[in-house]
Amino acid sequence: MNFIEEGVVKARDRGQDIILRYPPEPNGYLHIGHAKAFSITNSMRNQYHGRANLRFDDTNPAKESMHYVENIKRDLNWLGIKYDRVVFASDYYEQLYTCAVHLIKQGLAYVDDSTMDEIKALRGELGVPGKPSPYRDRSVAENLDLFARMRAGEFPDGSRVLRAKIDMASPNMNLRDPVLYRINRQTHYRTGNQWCIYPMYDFAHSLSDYLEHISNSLCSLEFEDHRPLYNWCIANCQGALPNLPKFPPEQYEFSRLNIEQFVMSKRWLKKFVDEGLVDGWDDPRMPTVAGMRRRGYPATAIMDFVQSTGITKNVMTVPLSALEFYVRTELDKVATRVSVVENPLKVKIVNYPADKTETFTVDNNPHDPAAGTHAMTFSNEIYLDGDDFSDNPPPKYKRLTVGGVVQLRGAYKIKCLRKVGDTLECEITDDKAKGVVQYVDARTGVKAEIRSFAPLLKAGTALTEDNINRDSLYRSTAYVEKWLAEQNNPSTKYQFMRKGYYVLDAKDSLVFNKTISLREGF
RNA sequence: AGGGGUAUCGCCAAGCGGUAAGGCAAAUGGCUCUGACCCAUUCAUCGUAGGUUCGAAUCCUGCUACCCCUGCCA
Repeated sequence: MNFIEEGVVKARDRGQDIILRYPPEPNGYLHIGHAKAFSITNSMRNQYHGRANLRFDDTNPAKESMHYVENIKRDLNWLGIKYDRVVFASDYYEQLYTCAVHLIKQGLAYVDDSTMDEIKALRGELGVPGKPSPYRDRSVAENLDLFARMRAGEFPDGSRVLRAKIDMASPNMNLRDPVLYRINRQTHYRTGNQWCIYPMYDFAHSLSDYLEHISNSLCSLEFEDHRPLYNWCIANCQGALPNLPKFPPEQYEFSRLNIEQFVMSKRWLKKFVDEGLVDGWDDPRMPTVAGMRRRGYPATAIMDFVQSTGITKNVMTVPLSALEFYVRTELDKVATRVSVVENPLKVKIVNYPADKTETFTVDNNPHDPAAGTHAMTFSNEIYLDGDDFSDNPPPKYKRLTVGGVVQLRGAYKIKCLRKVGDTLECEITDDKAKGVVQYVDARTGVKAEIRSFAPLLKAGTALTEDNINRDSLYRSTAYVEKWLAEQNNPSTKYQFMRKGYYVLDAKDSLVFNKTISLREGF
């Protein structure tokens, strides 16, 4: 049992209902890091028969929109993350305002007329205590009046803020009179122009949890320093509103998921999108849930993966191979197999009649007979993939060499007699084959475009056109079975024989997105 | 007067005083009309220095390293 679960058990044993929450801000798409965080909450909800609210933390109208709300819901549903209610921080603006007034009346909050720079200057630095604002000791009456007028729109944006009166000398910067409300005339995607003051995260989040009777508030490590403020807001707003729960919510923090070569910062992902370096939030190179979906990663694979990573406070960076393991395992169960050659190498079968063709039947998925079969054409002219032949084979090479024998998948064994120019001359044989190789009939195979995806750059790398690998979303020509061309089901997963996994791009019926390779360099 | 966290195999991670689980990766071998899958085997004395104890990854002390915090973002 990990510390998160212990917290849930503790709440349960003290008689609380287990109520959790997923708190995305609708300012972008969900990425796999969110999937990990939310899966922890999801599994606690399921395991302890609790409830979970999907709460959009929408307190910064400049960045948020309904478009994001909808896509976050869609991704959550696709992943199978369950929630019982959909709520919005913006539903609580009135109650939050009441709580702020409650703090002012207790002398625990004040209106500050300082500029942003003045506030910053007085806040002090790490290891250096801050100094009180000249406005810190205003009377309750004056604060009440000023705050009401802030709400009424009497003051320009940024001219005043409401601050908590805590401790300007606290070693915890979050406690040096944090801003609770700012004036910001932005049209909110839900409340429109009804408000010109908006609550800050710490104030809104803690009290939203409290209002919703949240038992355990699970979040990531960077909020550890915020916990004292979280608790301060709740403790000082007891009695501010009716029907507040007996037990306050408790915040628990765990470490975030990092994956090698993945940028997991929403700010950067947004930058990629805004600057057109990627197609959009669902670009297959993006570590977003939508991008991975388009890339052909099954939802179950993503969930299995995030659950396989630990729930600890350790800084973690998981290798991409760990994610791929789950994708591969899942796709291996469900993927339809099909033959593809990416770099066609022409083969002539010298002892096969030029005017003859045959049709062979091949399983769509050897692990699943119910997946059916498909037909493959064979004639005296076929293509092999360039990687399946070597003039200079390394030790233990199992594919074709001059003089060697391989099994053509579903068809004959062939022996390579010689290489003439760019063409291999082979004959059908009964000799023992070294390995199995895929092929495509040269006359009926069809060309298709293949896209290869480059992983995103490593976190912390400077953003340039070069290192985002825009051009590595390259296209090459491949020959696939004609059968595949006849399929027009964008939702189907395909496994190209021994070349890796691919998924049909819904945008273009003959563009294939290479997702992962079964083996590096193969 | 800085504070808050974290340190167990290349990467995740169990372990909570009784003699280091498991997964990924890697390697070797077997099987195979996917070099896949599957099967078998191999792979750590626990950041460091001391201390307590019959016995410590687990307790104590001192070091060291790394992460987070100085938005009117969340």
